[in-house]
Amino acid sequence: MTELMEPAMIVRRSLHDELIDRLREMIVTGDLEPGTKVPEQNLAAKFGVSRTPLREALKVLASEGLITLTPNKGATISQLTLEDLEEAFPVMGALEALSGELACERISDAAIGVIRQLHDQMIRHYQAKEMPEYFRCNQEIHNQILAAADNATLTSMYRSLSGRVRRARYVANISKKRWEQAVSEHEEIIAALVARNGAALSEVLKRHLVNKFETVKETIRSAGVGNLQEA
Amino acid sequence: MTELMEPAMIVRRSLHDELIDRLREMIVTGDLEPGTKVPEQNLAAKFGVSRTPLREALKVLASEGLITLTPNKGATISQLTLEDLEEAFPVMGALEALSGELACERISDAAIGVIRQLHDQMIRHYQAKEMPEYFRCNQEIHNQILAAADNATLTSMYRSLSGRVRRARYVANISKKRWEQAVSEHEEIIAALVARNGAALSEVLKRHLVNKFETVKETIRSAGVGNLQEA
DNA sequence: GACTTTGAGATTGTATTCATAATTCATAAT
DNA sequence: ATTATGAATTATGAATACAATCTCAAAGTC
Repeated sequence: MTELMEPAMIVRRSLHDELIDRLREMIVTGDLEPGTKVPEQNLAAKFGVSRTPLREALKVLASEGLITLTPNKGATISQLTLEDLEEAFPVMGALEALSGELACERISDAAIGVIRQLHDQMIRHYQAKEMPEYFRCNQEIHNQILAAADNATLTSMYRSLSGRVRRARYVANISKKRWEQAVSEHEEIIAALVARNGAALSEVLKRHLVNKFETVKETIRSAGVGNLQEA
Repeated sequence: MTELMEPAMIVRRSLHDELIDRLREMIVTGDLEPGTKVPEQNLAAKFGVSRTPLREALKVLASEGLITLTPNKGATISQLTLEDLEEAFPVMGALEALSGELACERISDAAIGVIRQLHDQMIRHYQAKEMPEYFRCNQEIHNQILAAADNATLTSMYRSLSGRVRRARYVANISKKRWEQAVSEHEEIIAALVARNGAALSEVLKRHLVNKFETVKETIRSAGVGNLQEA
């Protein structure tokens, strides 16, 4: 009897699910700018769907804080105020610290190896002054640590915050000095991870984030990033 | 010229908002038991609304993790597994620790006074062995600390987790010994708060939660609480 | 008798329609 | 000229209608 080739499962996501992801992506990447109104008909037409699934998606995004829903007046992309950032960062810090502790308890040698490779690669990008690639590695390292913590609740909460905050785009101009500091912090991160020293990793991750936040605030103050609205 | 009395703003909540709150309450309090299916028509009829706003509410609750939506198969009240609990508690711990630190930085003398009163009241309920009243005060103290931390992001994340976890009902039988321990921890909490010692408060809150969690797990193991499903 | 198959009924997913509130813009009044 | 008013338009909120999918039992097959 000939073996049937396993046909690729047809995955048909529901429209509202698809819409949630697409809209979230558009908001986080800045395709949809904060403050802009989101007329339902308009958007529904753009996506080629009816208003019903779109509205369902908007409700979810509103509960995530990415969209602001005003009764009878519709949806707008949430403004990210400086206060929002100042609120979000300590929470992110706490979560990241936790992820460090949990990761040290659970991470496998193989996973550490992967992170080390990413780290080395990141360092090379640093030396070559390749910012975007550097940031990609950077992001991926933090993702790997989060993954090693192996806690879905933690991951989803961190992701949610991270998504909200990422809308503040500050990456363009990072000072040379700050970059050095960040790299040095990353050396500490690797060291703590290899030593499986949860307390140390937790501490340095938190410090890393605080410094990052300082940079963001500085950038915002000087550049007056459009995405941000002074509170 | 006579001063016009400020007329109360007319607030008309949308149905989906109302439904979100009502359903969340029903789930958290256990009115809707985990695992039960939630046929849309049925539920919509019960609330006297159409399926449209109900579906919007279900999507939001699903994103909060209280409901599980399976494509084309509908909604069920999420099961809370032991693993879910084990995941949620460290995250709650981290958030609670943060709330302690922030609270110590910001709390006013007046707010400390309120908490102290609640604490004293709680102790009286403890001595009178009035469990429900004790728990109410207990809950309120933690709420007040959270409020003092004055961080909306933190509050909403904590509330979300707390809501999920609260579905594990374990309060019925708490051991005398554990109750003593909890009260003693609460004495420490008050002391740290009065001293505005963030590190100490943070530490004791975390420990408090760990112990609470141990009790929950113990209860579950012995009683096999219906709400919980062994993973 | 056990296992598919199939189709009616029920349920969910999406579109459309209707109702109601908000906005706009022209007009009138000060 | 500026503000206030109100009808027309537009957008949102909710209900209904239709389409796609699933469930489950009855019939059929081996």
